[in-house]
Amino acid sequence: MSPRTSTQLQALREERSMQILRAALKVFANQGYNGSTIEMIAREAGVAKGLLYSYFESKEKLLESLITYGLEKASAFLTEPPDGPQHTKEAFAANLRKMVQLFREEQDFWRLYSMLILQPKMAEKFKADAMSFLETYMSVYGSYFQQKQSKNPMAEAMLFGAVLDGLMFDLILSPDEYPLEEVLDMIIEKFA
Amino acid sequence: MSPRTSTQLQALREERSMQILRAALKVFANQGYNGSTIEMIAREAGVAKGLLYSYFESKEKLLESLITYGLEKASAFLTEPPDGPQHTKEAFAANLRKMVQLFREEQDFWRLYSMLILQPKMAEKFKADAMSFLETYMSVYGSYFQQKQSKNPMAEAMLFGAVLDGLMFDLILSPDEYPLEEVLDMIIEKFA
DNA sequence: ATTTTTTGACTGAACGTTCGGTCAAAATTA
DNA sequence: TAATTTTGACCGAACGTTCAGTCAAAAAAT
Repeated sequence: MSPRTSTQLQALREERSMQILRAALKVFANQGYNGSTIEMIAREAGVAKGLLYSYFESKEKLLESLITYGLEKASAFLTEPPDGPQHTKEAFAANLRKMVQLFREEQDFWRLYSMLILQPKMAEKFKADAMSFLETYMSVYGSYFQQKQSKNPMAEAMLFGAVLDGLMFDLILSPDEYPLEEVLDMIIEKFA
Repeated sequence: MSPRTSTQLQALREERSMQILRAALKVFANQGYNGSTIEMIAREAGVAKGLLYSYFESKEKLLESLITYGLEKASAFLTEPPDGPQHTKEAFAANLRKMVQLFREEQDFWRLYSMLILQPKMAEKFKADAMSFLETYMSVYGSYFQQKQSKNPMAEAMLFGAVLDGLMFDLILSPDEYPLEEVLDMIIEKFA
């Protein structure tokens, strides 16, 4: 029998696991997956490198856990129930700000995710998780462009998607100087 | 005296150099810089790996040559003199198509470049080349949004930049299904 | 005392880079 | 022209280093 209760044990392991995931995210995002070593991640987490292997079975599985967890967290954030009428200009603006907030709170994650999906082999690996998140995203924005007056709702939705992706990209490249508020107003003016 | 004339040698070396650069671009773009091996690049180029070191002094310098060359080529493409009036809606549309063409002709390069600038260390390394290209880009688009009627020309220019970045990103992720023509029309409708 | 967690020295495979040797082709010689 | 010399592009085995992953033993927890 175990000297500790299994629930206590589970909580401890959960916390260590998160500590390692946080460290891995930071290192992977800054050095890239192949440029990161297990040693770097262990040092960042403040533990010995052998310990990582009692929480994740390999470097590759560690990355997979990180991405799956990150996309699930993002989906959960997006599906928080909206607190007002939908399909209005105000709801559009609120959703837009929510997307930006989602991104800014998890910059490192989106930076890493962007790096990975640019490589075919990695994109393949995360296809399922990515599709799942895309569905969540579409449930937030999909209907907006359908009910809105537009010559070509599908093209407008695609373009808006590109705007979000490009905005994310540009915010990564110059997070401090970027005139975010003005650009958001411009997006609302053109798309809402 | 040299057994072969120096001009012949130079031409040979020039061709080999390009052959290696092409192979390196393909491998780097698909596997990422750290995920690529000199062996892979040599195999792709159809030469022995030792030969790479008589053309480029290291893996790192090979990458630097690749990026510098690619950005210079892109700048040259953009600075081809325009053949009509500027600042018109038609000129805007023509320039937009030129940007898309520039991207599609060098997809692998932009994919690699995007992956790299997401990593701080790499972004630092290519800062000078990137700034130089950005200036060329601004000379094509900068004045358009200034002379155009707009509540906030700077914000509109930034947003348009994000559109181009996001469009590039999305075209990388699904190059075949993407409804490019319809989205381009939508961009012209909203920005020209 | 017993069980679990943590450590870091260790291993072998894989990597970037080096280097002695080979060879086709150009220059030279006769 | 035919034989000889000279060149440097090219090859790939070998070297030192780095790294993911292992494991025996120490530390911690109760």
